[in-house]
Amino acid sequence: MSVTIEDIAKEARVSVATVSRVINNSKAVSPELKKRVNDVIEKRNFKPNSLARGLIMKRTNIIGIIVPDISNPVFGALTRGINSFCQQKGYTLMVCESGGHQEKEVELLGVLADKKVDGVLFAGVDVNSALVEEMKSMRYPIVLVTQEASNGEEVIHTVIHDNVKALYDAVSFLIENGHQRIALIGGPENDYSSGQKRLKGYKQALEEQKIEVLDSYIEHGDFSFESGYECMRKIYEENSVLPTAVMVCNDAMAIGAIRFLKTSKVSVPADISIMGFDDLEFGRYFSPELTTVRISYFDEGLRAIKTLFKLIQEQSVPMTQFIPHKIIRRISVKKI
Amino acid sequence: MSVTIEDIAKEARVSVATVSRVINNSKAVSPELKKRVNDVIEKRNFKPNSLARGLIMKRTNIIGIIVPDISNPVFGALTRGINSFCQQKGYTLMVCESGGHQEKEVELLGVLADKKVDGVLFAGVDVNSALVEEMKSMRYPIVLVTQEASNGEEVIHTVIHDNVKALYDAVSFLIENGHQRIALIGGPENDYSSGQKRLKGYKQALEEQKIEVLDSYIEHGDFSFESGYECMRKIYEENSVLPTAVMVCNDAMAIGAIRFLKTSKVSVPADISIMGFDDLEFGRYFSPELTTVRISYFDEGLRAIKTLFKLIQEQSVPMTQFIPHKIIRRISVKKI
DNA sequence: TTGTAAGCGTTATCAC
DNA sequence: GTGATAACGCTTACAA
Repeated sequence: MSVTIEDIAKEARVSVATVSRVINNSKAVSPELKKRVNDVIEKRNFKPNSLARGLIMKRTNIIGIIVPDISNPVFGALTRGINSFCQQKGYTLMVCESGGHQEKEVELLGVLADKKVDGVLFAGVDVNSALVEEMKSMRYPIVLVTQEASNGEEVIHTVIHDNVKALYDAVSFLIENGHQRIALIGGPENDYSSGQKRLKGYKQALEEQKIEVLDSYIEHGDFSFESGYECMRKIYEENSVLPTAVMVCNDAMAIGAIRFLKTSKVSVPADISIMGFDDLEFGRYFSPELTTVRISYFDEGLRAIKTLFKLIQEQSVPMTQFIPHKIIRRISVKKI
Repeated sequence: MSVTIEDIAKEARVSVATVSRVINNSKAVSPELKKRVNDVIEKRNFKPNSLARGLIMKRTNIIGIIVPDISNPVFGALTRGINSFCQQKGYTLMVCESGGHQEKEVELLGVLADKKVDGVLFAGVDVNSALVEEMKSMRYPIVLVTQEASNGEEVIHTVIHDNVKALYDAVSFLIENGHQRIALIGGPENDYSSGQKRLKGYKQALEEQKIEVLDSYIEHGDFSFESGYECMRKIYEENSVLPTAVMVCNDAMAIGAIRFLKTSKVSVPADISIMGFDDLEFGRYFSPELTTVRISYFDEGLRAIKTLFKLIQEQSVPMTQFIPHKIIRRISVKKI
């Protein structure tokens, strides 16, 4: 078996309480004993059992995170941001994947409760009332990241980029560049923050400029390359008057859309401009280089975990925090 | 506080032992009591404390994984494969990032020991003797995935794709397509499996066909887009006779290399063919569509976690297992 | 300052 | 079949 605090106590000829005090610096211990204990600890390479410790302290130094899919670069970057802070603070990260299914999300919330995590970061698709209730019933703090609750109530702390504003800015940018016929390839309709909110920003920008919003210019994909291709095809085939620009709600779909246009001998950006969202690394190496909206998911994760730590320490934090976005001008959008 | 086994016992008017038996199905309990206990458990929504359980059972149902960078799609896919199996088996995954630094890797091995994980999956860069020793000293089973130990000893179980053979096959494919002047953009020289082994496969294929291996045709990148660009630039500038094909050791660098060639008005594949490695999704949407070597990292992760489970259950498994690779023919390689 | 002993919430070993 | 009770390895009153 592993070496225990008792072994250390015996070998250092002190009580287990003293060893514990030395480990935790919890109470004064005479320098002499302290050294004796530390020497033995070093020598035997003793590490306190974190289960026993967690059992009594009700703190495990484990943070849970729930994401739809860890192989998605967006959630990868998010997780990396989170992990960077956790490691520095001596915490470890338990990663759970929900596939974006609400049932699974609820289940995972329970799994993490079982594991006695100190807090949870939650990235989902649609945080509706049922899910919010579920979250409120958990006895660990939760921070929503990447999306807000869809019931309009601000009861769970949230770190997010402003999707409405981001799309508004992006579409306004297209308008400033002379575009009037602007189509949208958006996210799933049931995706509150990345679907509905972005759609809202798109409409806002158009309406503000008195540009008509055309249903035939709006398609909903699922953020995959394939769906970008498919949505672009529909817009292309179902409109006799083509848009001069397409706002695509993530880079992967933007690449898919461009792929379709290339196949159809439509030149980007000469004939149609394409704007993406996220600013994944490959967009810079794509041809044409992708104009996009940069979201730093690393920073978003970082802010979220910092917020969670404050919550764990029972400090007060604003209910909602926004991460800035930035228009990245490259080649795929042309001024007309 | 949370409801405990004792609360359940009281409410069901039985002993804690009986409740425990019901929970674990460990010993026969009369149907009558069983029902009474289960009803109370249901009603109070009781979940046994996994820390207390872990403390006594010496099993936590937690698996650790150490990867260089979780935002790298390769490790993302790997992790997803692992997680898919873990979830199904009621295990959770603790994800640690090493940045590929050996010191950090050793530290994380210790962190996971602290957390009493039941086993660890390790994806690193150079698993040398020191690291192997460290691993052997851990009291949980470890499976190397994505790379083998670099000291030649097969003492840690390993799940990997055959890098030598994969490169051999890829370069042979180029040769079959008429290429003789084949350059290589490889991985870091200190990366045993993905660097040295792939280089070896490249050389083997050339030598077998009596094609001279030219130093000026070999560059080492770090698997990033940028380094692919940079390596391609060097090859382009430092050779008066250009290669007709470049074997690039991952897709990201391949895209970077193509980017450089485009910038230099060299057409791919008309002037130079480019072959990638990994088969990340975007390669299919890139233009020209990327010819590459497909590795299913999802499957690799899956096989690795299955192996680890066998080890945990003390079943015997082969020391090294190979995951198949496959040449994916697309546009970026031309027959000449 | 130090030690003794009572938990923390389980499982497992005994008796009955 | 069922129930006390002793672990598991630690922290923390409470005493000394």
